[in-house]
Amino acid sequence: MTNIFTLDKYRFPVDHDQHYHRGFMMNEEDVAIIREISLFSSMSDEHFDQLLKLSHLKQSPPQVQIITEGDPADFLHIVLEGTVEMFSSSNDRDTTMLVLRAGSTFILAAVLKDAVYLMSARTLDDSKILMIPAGNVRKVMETDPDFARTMVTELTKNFRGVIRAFKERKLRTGLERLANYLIRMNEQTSGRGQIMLTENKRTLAALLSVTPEYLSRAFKKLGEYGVEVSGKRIHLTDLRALKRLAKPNPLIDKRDI
Amino acid sequence: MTNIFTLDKYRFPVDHDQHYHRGFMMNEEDVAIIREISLFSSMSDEHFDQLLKLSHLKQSPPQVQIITEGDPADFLHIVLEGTVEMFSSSNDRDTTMLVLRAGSTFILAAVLKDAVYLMSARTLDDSKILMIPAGNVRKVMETDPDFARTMVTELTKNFRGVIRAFKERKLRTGLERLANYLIRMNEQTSGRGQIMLTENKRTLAALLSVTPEYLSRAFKKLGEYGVEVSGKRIHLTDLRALKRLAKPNPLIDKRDI
DNA sequence: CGAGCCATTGACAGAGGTCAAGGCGTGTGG
DNA sequence: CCACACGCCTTGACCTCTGTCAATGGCTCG
Repeated sequence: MTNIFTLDKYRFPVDHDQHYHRGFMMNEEDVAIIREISLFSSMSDEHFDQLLKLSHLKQSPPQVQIITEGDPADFLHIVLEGTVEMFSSSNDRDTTMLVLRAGSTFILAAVLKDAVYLMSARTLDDSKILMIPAGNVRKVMETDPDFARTMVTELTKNFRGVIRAFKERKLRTGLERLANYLIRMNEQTSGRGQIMLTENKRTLAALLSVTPEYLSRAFKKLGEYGVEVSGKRIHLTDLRALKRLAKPNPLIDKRDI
Repeated sequence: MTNIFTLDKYRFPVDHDQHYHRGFMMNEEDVAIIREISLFSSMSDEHFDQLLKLSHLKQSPPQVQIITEGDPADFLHIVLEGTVEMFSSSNDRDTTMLVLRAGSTFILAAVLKDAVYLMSARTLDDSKILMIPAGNVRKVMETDPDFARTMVTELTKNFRGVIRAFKERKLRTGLERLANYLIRMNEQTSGRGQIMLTENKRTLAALLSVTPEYLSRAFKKLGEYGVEVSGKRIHLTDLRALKRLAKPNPLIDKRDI
């Protein structure tokens, strides 16, 4: 199938702060990849076209701030690669709200409401982010009920994700959050107790919403529950004991119900 | 204007647990009031009719549990009168997530996703709650784009409400949350520092997500910032000092941006 | 080999919960 | 009209979770 998209439609007009990120025109390969994302895969070429007009890709190294709370929501953001931390500040405190991976959209609610961002975002890894002008999203939603449904589904998913994060923060201690994280990792890799951490411990600490120091102590404490740590390699030698501590709960841990 | 609705359409078929609440048929007056809620005021009679079919009103005294997390989302709930606390439990802890007043919908996300509730709800005051079968909501959304938009707006609003609550919990201490609450109350009543608490302190504690004991101590501590308490009557004698402590932040405190 | 980042460890402090006891007000029954 | 009970709020003592600050150890990379 030939690619029907001419590249100049997807050029970003201005790259506001070149010091901190690089805005890219998309090449054919990028566009093809984006076309396949489930959010867009079922829409017509015409609407896809309309949506991506003046969209752009942002490629950022770690620790680059992408959006700032309080700014108007110009773009819908979609993480294509890497890791993005949603955080929030007030009264010179700073707290991680969520950590997002490839496939996640963020600040959809602000885009739909045409309001300001309530959270800031920064990269934690090298990341590639697709930015779609907020107006395009709203316009295509008006004319394409199917896309509107997709967006609502996405918003709903994000909503429930936030609820889950909120619950986990309020109902579990940092130690328990770590224990549950390890249990989830173990199930995903279906390994029999052998885990390789996919992120460095700083990122993991943010993900669990604790300080690196606290995380370090938590790992040590989990030694009492059969968790052996050496660098990024973790060995769970007593899953039963760990679960007794963690008390996993599908209403918090299962991401898709 | 004559009321076009015949009452028997709005009868609830089964009242599952009569011990804890009373399910009511709606009378003409109820229906008329509901018709005026902004969520429904602009829709056609036909769709309104379709929506409310088999809906019912639930009238509950304080401390009655209305929904339980993990149950399938059968009904969209709308608070018509009173106060509802959304809470969540795990591992025999129990935490307040949100407190809702008249006009709020809840568990819209679960209804749209046709999934289970992620939070439980209980009344804090005598409350009147409208329950609309989840299927009706989804059906009318399919055929009435305007209503669909209204629901999306509502979901968006709720989403941002949760983000705000989450932020407030993570970025402010209990003392600061109380201080900001008093400042907000003062602005709403536009009184010059004279506030009358609208809820008892137990409810207020839940709303601020602290224990009653903590709240009591927090009030005492606010004495240092010019807050004088006698029962439900509060006097703010040094708003400047209170604000210096509270550091109000529109991205947390303003409910409608 | 040194610079620097990351992780660990120790000492400490503060926020906020728990438990138990006591005070205050209000409504009901004698 | 008084007394008592019950619910709510307050107060004190205490403890745990978690953050902060500072020092150190280890690893990587130029």
